[in-house]
Amino acid sequence: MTSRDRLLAAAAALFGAQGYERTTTRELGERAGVDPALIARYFGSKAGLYVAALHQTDDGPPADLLHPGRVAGVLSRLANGPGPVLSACVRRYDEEAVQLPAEQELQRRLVVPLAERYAGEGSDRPQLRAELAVSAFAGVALARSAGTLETLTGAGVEEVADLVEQLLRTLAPP
Amino acid sequence: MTSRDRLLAAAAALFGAQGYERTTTRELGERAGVDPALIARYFGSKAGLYVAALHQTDDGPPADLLHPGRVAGVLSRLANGPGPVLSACVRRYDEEAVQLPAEQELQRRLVVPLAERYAGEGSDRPQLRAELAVSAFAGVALARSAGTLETLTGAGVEEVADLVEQLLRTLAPP
DNA sequence: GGGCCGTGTCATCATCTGATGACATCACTT
DNA sequence: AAGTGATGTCATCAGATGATGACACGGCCC
Repeated sequence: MTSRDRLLAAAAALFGAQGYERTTTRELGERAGVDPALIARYFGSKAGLYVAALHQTDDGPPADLLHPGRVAGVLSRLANGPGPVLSACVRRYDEEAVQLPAEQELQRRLVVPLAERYAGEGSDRPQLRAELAVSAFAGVALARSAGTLETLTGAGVEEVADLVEQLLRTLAPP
Repeated sequence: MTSRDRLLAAAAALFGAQGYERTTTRELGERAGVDPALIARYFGSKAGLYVAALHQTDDGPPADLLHPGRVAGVLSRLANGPGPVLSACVRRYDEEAVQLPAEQELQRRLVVPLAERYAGEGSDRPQLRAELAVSAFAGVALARSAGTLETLTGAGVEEVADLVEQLLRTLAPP
C-alpha cells in the first residue's frame, strides 16, 4: 500500500469519526504512519485529501433508504463514526472546497434516490420530502453515534431501523 | 446593560449561530463591545460563558414538541442559527464542562416532555421514541438552518412543521 | 558515472486561540 | 485625603494548526 493510499484510508477513518475541522493533518499523518507533509504533496491541501476520501468510497449506484435493509445497513456501518457525508447534512463548512463536494455527495447518495421513489409513488413535493427524510435520518444517525442521547445510542440497530423506516414511510402518503 | 450581560447576549447569539468551537473569545468580545479578557473575569473561561448562556434562556416548564404550534415556533426561532441545545444533539464536545450541561438541557427541554407524552399515550419504550423523535427533529432543524439542502431551507416554516409533526405523531402508535 | 525524477524527511513559518497577570480608572466609604 | 474594591485595558504567553521550502535518499535510463 502506497503512502498515498495510507493517507486516504486514514482520512476516511478520521474524517468520518471526528469530522473535518477536528481532524488535524498531524493526526492523519500519524494514523497513516506517514509524514503529514505528504498530504500537501499528493492532495494539495487538507481539503483536497478530504474530497479525495469522499469520492473514494464510491460503491456503484446507491439504493434509496427505503430499500429493504438499507437503513439498518447504514446505521450499523456508522459504528465507527458518523461518516463525512451525513455530517455535512447538519453543518456548514467554512471552506467552499469542502462544503460543495460534501453537498453533492449527500444529494447523489441519499436525497436523489429517495426523491425518485417518492416521485414514483405520486407524492407531491418529492424533493422536499426526500430532503426532510434524509435530514431526519441524519439526525438520528448522528445523535446515535454522538452518544448524547443514551437510550438511543444504547438501543439495537434493528429496533432503531424499524422506527426510522416508519418515519420515512410516513413521508410518502398513498 | 452591564458588560456581563452584553457578553451573555453575544454568547447566546454566536454560540447559537456558529456552535461552540467555531466561536472565538475575540469574536464574543467584539460582538459585545467588550474586552475578551472579561470573559475570564466573569465566567472563568469560555466554557463557563457557554454554560451560563445555556441556562440563561430558561423560559419556564417547556412544552413538548407535539404541543400545537411548538414545532413551528422552534423552527422559526431558529432563523438566526441552530441554537446551542439542538447542536449538542448531533455532535460531541471535547470538554466535559460543555458536553454534560448541553446534554442535560437537551433532555430537560425536549426529550423529557415528549417522553412523558408518549408514555401517557401508552406507547412502549417512550424514552427511546422520544429521543429518536428529538434527534430526527434536530436533524431537520439543523439541516434547514445549515442550508446544505436547498429545497428544505427554502420551504416555508408551516409546510416543514406540518411534515415534522406527522413524523412525531408516527412515533406514538395508538 | 552522471543526470533525473519520484518519494520522503525535517525544520520552520505565520496565524489563530484561550488564557493570564500587571496595570489603569473610577466610584464609594471612611 | 486615603483606602478599597469593582471594573476595564493592555501586552503577552503557550500551544496548536496548516502550510511551505530546502534537502536527502533511491531507483532508473542514458
